[in-house]
Amino acid sequence: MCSTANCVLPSRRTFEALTTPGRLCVGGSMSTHLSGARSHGAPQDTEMDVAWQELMAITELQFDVPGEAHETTQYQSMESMVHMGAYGMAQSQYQPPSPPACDLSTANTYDGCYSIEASASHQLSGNAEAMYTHSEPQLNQRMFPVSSHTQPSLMTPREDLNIPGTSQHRRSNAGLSQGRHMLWTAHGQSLHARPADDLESDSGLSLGSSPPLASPDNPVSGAPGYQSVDMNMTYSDGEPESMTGHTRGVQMHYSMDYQNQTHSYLHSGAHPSYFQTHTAYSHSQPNAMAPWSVKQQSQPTALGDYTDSGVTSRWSSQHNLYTKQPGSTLTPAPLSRDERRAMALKIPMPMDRIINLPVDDFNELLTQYTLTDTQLALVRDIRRRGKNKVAAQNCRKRKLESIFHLERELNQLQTQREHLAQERQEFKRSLAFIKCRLADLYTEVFSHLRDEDGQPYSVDEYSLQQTPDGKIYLVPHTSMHKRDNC
DNA sequence: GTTGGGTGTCATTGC
DNA sequence: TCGCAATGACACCCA
Repeated sequence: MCSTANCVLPSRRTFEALTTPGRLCVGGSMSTHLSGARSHGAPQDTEMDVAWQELMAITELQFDVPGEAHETTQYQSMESMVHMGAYGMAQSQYQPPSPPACDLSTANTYDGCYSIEASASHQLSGNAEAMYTHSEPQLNQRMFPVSSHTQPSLMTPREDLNIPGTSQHRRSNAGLSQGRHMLWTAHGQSLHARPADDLESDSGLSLGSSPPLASPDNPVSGAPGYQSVDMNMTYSDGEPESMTGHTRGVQMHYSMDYQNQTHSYLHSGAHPSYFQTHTAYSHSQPNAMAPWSVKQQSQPTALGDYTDSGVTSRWSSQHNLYTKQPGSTLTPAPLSRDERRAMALKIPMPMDRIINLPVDDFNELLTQYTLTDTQLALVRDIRRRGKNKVAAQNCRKRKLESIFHLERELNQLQTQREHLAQERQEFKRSLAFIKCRLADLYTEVFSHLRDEDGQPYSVDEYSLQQTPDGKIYLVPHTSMHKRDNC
């Protein structure tokens, strides 16, 4: 036992901890440490407006597709969720005692080395990016029945579209597809049947941007041949049924580029001569690349399921250009409203070029034809709508991707939260054990301390404090309180 | 008949 | 000023 007289100091007592249990030397240095509704633009002339709407209301130019059936396949190919295994709390060397019994036998295993390595590997952004395998629903390629057999177009192309000229060449460079070909029989028969209602429900009017178009009753601007569009059919709002029977027997020829196009209806470089039997499977150059086009290349298109590798899921169940009827082969989807408008006004140029050509090429294309104001307005509307259609598709796709990413991030955060909660519980258990262990050590130390009278110090009256220099002091609680109060 | 998803279209905005 | 992409809103169709 330490014999130093000043074992107990009035306010603070320095002692030297003995390395040997039971011997504390007060006053020396301690060698053992305890711690370690929309509004449409400008007002229109009423009469013109009516005429325009009449033309635009070709929605009623409907063809029946009896028994039309659709295959439904939803938006495809979300990437599988990223494994969360990368995240996790690195388990410490310390094994959390169960339960913190604070007995010395268990404490021996503690060995003063308590290290928990909290994982910082919160990999919110997984390695694998969600990749959509669908490709961009591009514009379809479809031909218009501007056949010269039955009714030569009043518009004379100044230059053959197929001539490898500047426009055509630049179009190719622009990556415009000339993929899907909807061909017409040499007899100019109708292309395909159409469901009772139109594909698009909106009127499609662009009253604010387009001059009034001709209507059957009001052939303004010399819109030619509204009632006598080729294909041996007369477009009449009042006779949609007349088309039904007629179109059922129509022989259709298709050449398709299923990969690239979805909604353009005229083949690039369409020309009357092109309305010949043409069934070659076209693998055209990729379409003009949109910002998302990298993914779009492999995206199932609204055209249908066909890819080089075979049948894939459909992009849409509703607006397929090909629909499968029970017990029958694929049936071409109905024409869009713009297609029918273009047919009605005998727009002589392919829709995909109308929509996809660069501005300069588009303007050059327009110069190649003598178009009426009505036709010009329609062409520009077709271009605007076609581009906006693609933009809307991209926009929706991005929205879905955003939702998908947010959901994935939410899942990751929830997983992370669970890990952190588990980690917290382990820390709490460890802390309880450490406290218990400290209490044991405290008791043990105090059991060896004696004052000058040989009496043990009370744990309730004294506490041990260590200074930064490693010295251990026995401090009475009263002085501690005074110091704390100071 | 209702509902939700898909789609086309228009208007608007910003680049 | 023009062209265009992006997007909200709306209407419509369909399962």
